[in-house]
Amino acid sequence: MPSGPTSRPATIYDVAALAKLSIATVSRVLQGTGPVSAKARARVDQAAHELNYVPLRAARSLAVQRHEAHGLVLPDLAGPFYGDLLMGYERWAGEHGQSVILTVTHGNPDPQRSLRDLAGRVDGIVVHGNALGLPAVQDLRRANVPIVLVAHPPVTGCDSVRSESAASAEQLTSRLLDHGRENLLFVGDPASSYDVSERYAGFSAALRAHGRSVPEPERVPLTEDAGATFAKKLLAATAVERPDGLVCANDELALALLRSLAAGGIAVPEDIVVTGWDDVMAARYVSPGLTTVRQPMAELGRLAAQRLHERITGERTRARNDVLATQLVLRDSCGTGPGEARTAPPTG
Amino acid sequence: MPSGPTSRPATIYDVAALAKLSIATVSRVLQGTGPVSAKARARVDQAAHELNYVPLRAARSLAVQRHEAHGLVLPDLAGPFYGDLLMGYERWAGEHGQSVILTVTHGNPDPQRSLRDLAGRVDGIVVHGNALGLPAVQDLRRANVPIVLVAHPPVTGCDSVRSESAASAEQLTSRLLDHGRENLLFVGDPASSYDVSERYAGFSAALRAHGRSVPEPERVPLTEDAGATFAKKLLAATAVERPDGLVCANDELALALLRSLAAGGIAVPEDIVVTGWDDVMAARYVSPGLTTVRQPMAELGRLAAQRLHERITGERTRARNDVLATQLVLRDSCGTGPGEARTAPPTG
DNA sequence: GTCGAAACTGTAAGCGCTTCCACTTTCGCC
DNA sequence: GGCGAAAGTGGAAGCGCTTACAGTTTCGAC
Repeated sequence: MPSGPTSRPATIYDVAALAKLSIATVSRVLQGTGPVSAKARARVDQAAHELNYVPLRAARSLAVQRHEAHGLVLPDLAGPFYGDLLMGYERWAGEHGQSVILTVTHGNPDPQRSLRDLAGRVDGIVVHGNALGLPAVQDLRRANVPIVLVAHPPVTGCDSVRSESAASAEQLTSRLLDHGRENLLFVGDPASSYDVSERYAGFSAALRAHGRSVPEPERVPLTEDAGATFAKKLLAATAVERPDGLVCANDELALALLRSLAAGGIAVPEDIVVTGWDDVMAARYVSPGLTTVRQPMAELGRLAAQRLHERITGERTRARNDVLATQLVLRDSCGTGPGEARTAPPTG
Repeated sequence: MPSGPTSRPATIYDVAALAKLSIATVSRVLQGTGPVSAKARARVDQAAHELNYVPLRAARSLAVQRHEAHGLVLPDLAGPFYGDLLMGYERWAGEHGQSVILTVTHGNPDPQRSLRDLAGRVDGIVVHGNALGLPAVQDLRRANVPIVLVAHPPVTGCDSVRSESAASAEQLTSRLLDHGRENLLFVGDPASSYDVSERYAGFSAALRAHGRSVPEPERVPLTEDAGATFAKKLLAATAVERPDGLVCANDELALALLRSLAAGGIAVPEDIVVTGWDDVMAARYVSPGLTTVRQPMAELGRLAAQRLHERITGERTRARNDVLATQLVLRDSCGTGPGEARTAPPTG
């Protein structure tokens, strides 16, 4: 008779009793370890099914000293990037029998506490650079928690995975300069994340390589609102003061600018060229199409999971810093005609 | 002296020894339960910090018979919806001290196994309708696992949360009919999810209410590719055969159609009106703007988390079926002028 | 049949934490 | 100063599982 709704859930003892075997044998059957007779196997399976037995993972974790779970700390889940990252991560984890426990820091009332709790539940943690400060990361390292950093500046002795930013930004900027743009501006606050600072670095490098002076970045948040606000400012300026090209830190910013400028009577790409970053879906539906840079987010997640697992199992002890190639997606908003180009992956 | 890199992580015994107190007192300090002297508290805090002590969650879970974790089963993470849902969920969970363990079924090599493993790690599970078949859900219920269904047809005795679909679809369709459209078509396979079937039901209801016959839905997947393919088919047909309005099951489909039709020389909304569902970012950047229906995804996640928690704690035993209101977002693609309207929330 | 090895099964000792209970100390008040 | 209550502390059991070890069968070969 199946356990009624009020009875406590079945334990391995209940299964053993019903199968008239010891809990040791039940465990061996369920885990597929050790030698078991076919008869015993059948009886256990039958009993387990009959009792709707669900092994309590905490007990196993305690006994085997392993959680078989990864922690993933993200700043946010807005936009498609983190979703894709998570997707790639979860996929890898699922294929390798690891659970994924997610923690989002943005808006979290007590990230410290959440993090410690997380650390006690998993075998290792992947941290996105925008999610946690360095102190929190060092704290974890001190507690000997295996860690992999994503989109985070390199930390000595710590694994990291990120996508290439500076070279792509430089290539993109050079292209604009080569096509006659004279007065470029970087839109987005480099302080908002490591990736953005790298993009600004690439932007700067291109300008310097062309013998230009490097303007200060327009330090605004990476949001549509900020883009619209900044567009107003541009529209209020005279044509002479206005830049003739905007390299934006992400697509939200670029899309909002694109639209607001057009609404204000400024032609894109004729008067001003605009580029973004991330290649969100809207980038290919807006017109003119938004030139942007695509990051392999799912692959980033996948790789992070793999690196963490290597670290947890101890099959690798030397730290690795992987850098994945991005892809420049040329569309009409940059005025240099459509086409595509791959950036060379730096030697990791 | 802090534990070296090779030593096993500190346990509560190590902390107790260092603080010269019993593990009972250490536990009380750490959990903030029971009376403890200020002196003891200080010594424990000091020792814990010195040893970088991270409590092993599995041991606590075993002792208190609670995981303080929720399982979340999603079909996928593509598109912004699931990300938003997850966001809302995680937020609520974080605020209430619950961890979130994520499982994605699409592409999972062994969903059954993943699900059972998940069930052993959490206090309850939220399942998205597209993620799991009814048998799997019933399996969990039999094992007495608290469950909340999201975007799933009602199951007796089971909590559920979804957003309203039929009424919005009916309202949207009526509007098109009222503005003179004669030959509407529903694009997207109702079998692909409960929500889509509800949208088709609303579409059908509107047609019947206007005394029209209800055409079979165009049973295609809810993807951009499918939209583009179907557009080709429409372009190949004569103007007479062609519908003059397309109610699409989601925005991807609608956007791809919008663009492909325009490229093929068919004017939207003049020749054909097009509507989507979800209000993705691209819907407001494409031109003409895409008329669509917005679902409160974050709120859906939040509410699901809350309902599950109520179930877990036992503060509610009667099943609830919540239905959240959606919002019709009128843009130019439907040819009836911009504006907005809220659908009335059905009585839950 | 007998014997040794191999196959199978059971006993029991933990894993690290919480918490009941009993015990000691402190304290307010008569 | 003595007394009862309250505050603080520690001992030890137990949460449900894995697994080392020992014990029991089974079985093939002599």
